[in-house]
Amino acid sequence: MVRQKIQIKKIDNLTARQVTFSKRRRGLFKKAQELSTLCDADIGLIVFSATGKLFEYSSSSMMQLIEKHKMQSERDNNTPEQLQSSNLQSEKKTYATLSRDFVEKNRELRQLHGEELQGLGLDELMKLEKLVEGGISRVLKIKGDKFMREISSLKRKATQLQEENSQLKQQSQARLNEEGQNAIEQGHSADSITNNRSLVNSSHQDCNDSDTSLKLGLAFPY
Amino acid sequence: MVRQKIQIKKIDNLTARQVTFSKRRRGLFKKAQELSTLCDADIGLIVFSATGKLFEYSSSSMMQLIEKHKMQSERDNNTPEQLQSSNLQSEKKTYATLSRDFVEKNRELRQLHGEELQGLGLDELMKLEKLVEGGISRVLKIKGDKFMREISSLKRKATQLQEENSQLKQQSQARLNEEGQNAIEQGHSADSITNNRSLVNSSHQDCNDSDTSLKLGLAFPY
DNA sequence: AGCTATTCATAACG
DNA sequence: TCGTTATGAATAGCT
Repeated sequence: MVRQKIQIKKIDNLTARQVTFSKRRRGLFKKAQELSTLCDADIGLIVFSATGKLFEYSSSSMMQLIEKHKMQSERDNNTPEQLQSSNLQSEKKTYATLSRDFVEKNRELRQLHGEELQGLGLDELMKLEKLVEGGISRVLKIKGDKFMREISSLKRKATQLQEENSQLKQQSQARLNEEGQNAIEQGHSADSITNNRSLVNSSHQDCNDSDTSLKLGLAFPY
Repeated sequence: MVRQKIQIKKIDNLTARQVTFSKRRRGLFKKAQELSTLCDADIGLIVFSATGKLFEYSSSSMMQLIEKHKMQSERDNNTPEQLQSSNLQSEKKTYATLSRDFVEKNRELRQLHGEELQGLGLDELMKLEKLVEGGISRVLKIKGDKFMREISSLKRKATQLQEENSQLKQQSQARLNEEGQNAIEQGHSADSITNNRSLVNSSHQDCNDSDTSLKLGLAFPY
């Protein structure tokens, strides 16, 4: 039983890894629950095993927590850029910057890779590999998040537009019907008020929608 | 310093609670990271303090993880379909597929990286490195392409919808104006006419603003 | 799954 | 918040 201080790196032996996964996972969940109880924190924990199996814990509701998290991070992400300047160029610049960062980071990475390896020892090689790996994962993470955000945003936009579209169509239809009625009944002002109101509302909403969709449409040059 | 076994219940003393929160949170994050490394698990941890401050950790990308989690739980409990057009549903599916592919490929990559390097010679190491490098760039390329295609497609859709919307809006507008004139000519209640016109005008103004200056300030809710 | 010898985390305090 | 230390908790290695 000569227990040793283990290194934090992937456990090679499959069974040992599974056992450790099971034990530590339980420990982790317990600690998460304790923290939530002791300090009145709202905690969500999602664990996918290497085989893809899902384990999760949350002190309240995972869905609510995720929504809360999404709002938080969107606020964090949007606010600084939004305040910085409120025109299209800034958005363009954001994505241009992203692209440039990418290229730059990739180049750095390549350079890192390109160093002469011949003179290095195994240890040094492995250190280098760790370094490179870290760099890559950082870049990938940032890139993935950005893409995801972009896509989420676009999807939201599309949904909004879609909804609004059908609303407008409905109104159009309603208006047509009403007109037919008016022709017969000679119209009442109350009717027209109601209709105008709803149209005003929807067109106002449309302005918001068009803003974002236009902006997003230009975010990336085709 | 007579440390006692503490009870797992909310700590009364505020400062003690804050201190404990800080310490245990760090511990929890550390353990989460260790588990992810040791057992090649994909882990996401979200912690909201009692005061609403957000702390998070994720072994890859929180966003991807949440997407993965969403898919997983959707598979478990039959999803009650939300109101979405068939158009958007197909997009959703594409998106889900994309996400899954992405996660999977990342895992493959990690596994490739995780091979034991200790026993290899310099030459073999370099070959491996080349291999990994090639694998990464392939994955990156495919991933990037997919994302770009996805985004382009969504943008096209948004533009289309946008145009359709504008047309519908114009029609409504024209229709409204027409009706207003009719109302005047037919000598109906002056109040309702005035009201209608001002409402229409202001909303029209809004739309013009947004069209010309893009009114980016409203793109995101404050 | 259990069982310890160890390492690790952390409560209490400065 | 940070550091220290005594102590309780978690867990690596075995069975």
